[in-house]
Amino acid sequence: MSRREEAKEFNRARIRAAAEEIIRTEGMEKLTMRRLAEQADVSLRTPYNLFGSKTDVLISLMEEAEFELSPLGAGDENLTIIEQLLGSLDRIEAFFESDEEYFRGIYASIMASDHPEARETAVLRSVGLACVRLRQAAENGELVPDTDTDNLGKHLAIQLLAVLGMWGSGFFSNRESITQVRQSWCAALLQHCSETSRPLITAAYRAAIESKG
Amino acid sequence: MSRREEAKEFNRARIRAAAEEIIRTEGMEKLTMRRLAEQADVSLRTPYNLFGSKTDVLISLMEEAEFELSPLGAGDENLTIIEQLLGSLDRIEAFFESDEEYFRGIYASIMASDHPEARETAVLRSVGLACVRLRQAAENGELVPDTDTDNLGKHLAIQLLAVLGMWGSGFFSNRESITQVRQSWCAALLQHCSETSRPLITAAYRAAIESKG
DNA sequence: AGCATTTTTATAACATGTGTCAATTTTCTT
DNA sequence: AAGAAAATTGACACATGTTATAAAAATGCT
Repeated sequence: MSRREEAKEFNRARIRAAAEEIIRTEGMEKLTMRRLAEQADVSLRTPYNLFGSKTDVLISLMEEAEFELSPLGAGDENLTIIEQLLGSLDRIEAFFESDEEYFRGIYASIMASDHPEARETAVLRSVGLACVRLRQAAENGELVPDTDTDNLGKHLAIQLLAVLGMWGSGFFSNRESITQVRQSWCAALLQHCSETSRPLITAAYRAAIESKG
Repeated sequence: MSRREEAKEFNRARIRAAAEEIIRTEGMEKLTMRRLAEQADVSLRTPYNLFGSKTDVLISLMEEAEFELSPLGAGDENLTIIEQLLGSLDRIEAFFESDEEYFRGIYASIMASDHPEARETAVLRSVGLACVRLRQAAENGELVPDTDTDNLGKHLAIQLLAVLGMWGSGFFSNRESITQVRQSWCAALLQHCSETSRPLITAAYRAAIESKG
């Protein structure tokens, strides 16, 4: 990395750190570009040069925290794909739980911005991940053979992102959001699962419903 | 209505009409409060006096168009409750379809605004409507007796609003959004329906999936 | 070292939603 | 008709995201 790129990366890091500091100590409302520039000790223009927009700064904060819905992609290999998928919701919940106010503020701000690319890339990425997982599940015999895995994957991903959108707007708690997703995922999967995986999903569905009371 | 109230109502109507005119002819981006005041031939302050905020003007436009998710509440009485519920999605779709660009712009703008009350009242209203309908369905024997209708109603309403939120952000077409909702509604209902209503819902689910191709 | 290129800075500006405040117009009450 | 109350207006102000412009600084290249 050239010295120029190094300096830019250093400044980017400084700006991210400043943004996080402001959000944590003063709250999201206080994160203005002028305040951010001051805290990061750069000029007002620099965040625009290095990120593009305020929304891009926030997206960068999310990425730094390694939140890319990547939990959808990984899991304990001893479990079935469907178990891993349902388990990924726990990981997403834990991620948000680890720092609820912070992430909710950022997420809400990104989603409310008029930069639709942000939402669009999130949708595409998670749809892609979900489709891959479902194809694997189908190959594993966890789904009925004629399942349209692309459709189902898309459906599941959309359920997730749609509910997360509402989570961001503050209407639901972490747990309640994830429970909603779990309920809809189970219901959808139950339409396409093979008999071997049905008991597991049924149990998860029941658990989701009961955890609401 | 006193003359004072009459005048206010007249001005409100004028402002709504001006807003609609601007949105239709110049697009949502051009709808600024200054432009609106000019078009309505009132002062910049008046829309604030009469509506409260820009978001409130937009909400008023939606209400004027009689979009309050009220389709959830009504339906052909010759049909079962579940048929009516599924049919209400057609009406919502038709409503948006009737003037897609116009309503999408307004909806997106309302949802993206930092007036969370807007989203909150929408959620509460539709949750309430859905719960009422499901209670009726349960009484009708369309659902299994031990169904938690409040939970299921809330779930359905959230599915609808969450997907509509994504619709507003432009990612889906009208049809695709409603199809997503239909798919998740059917899947959820199939977990709780009685045997008499099952064939109908199964058919609706199949239709939803196939209409995606 | 010296010149060219890229970045950052400083300062100002712009558009927008929203608020203030006094003056003015309209409506209500009597 | 006259005074009181309410609504509208106009001019201005403020905070914010964003952009423009030119000067200054840092870096790359020879």
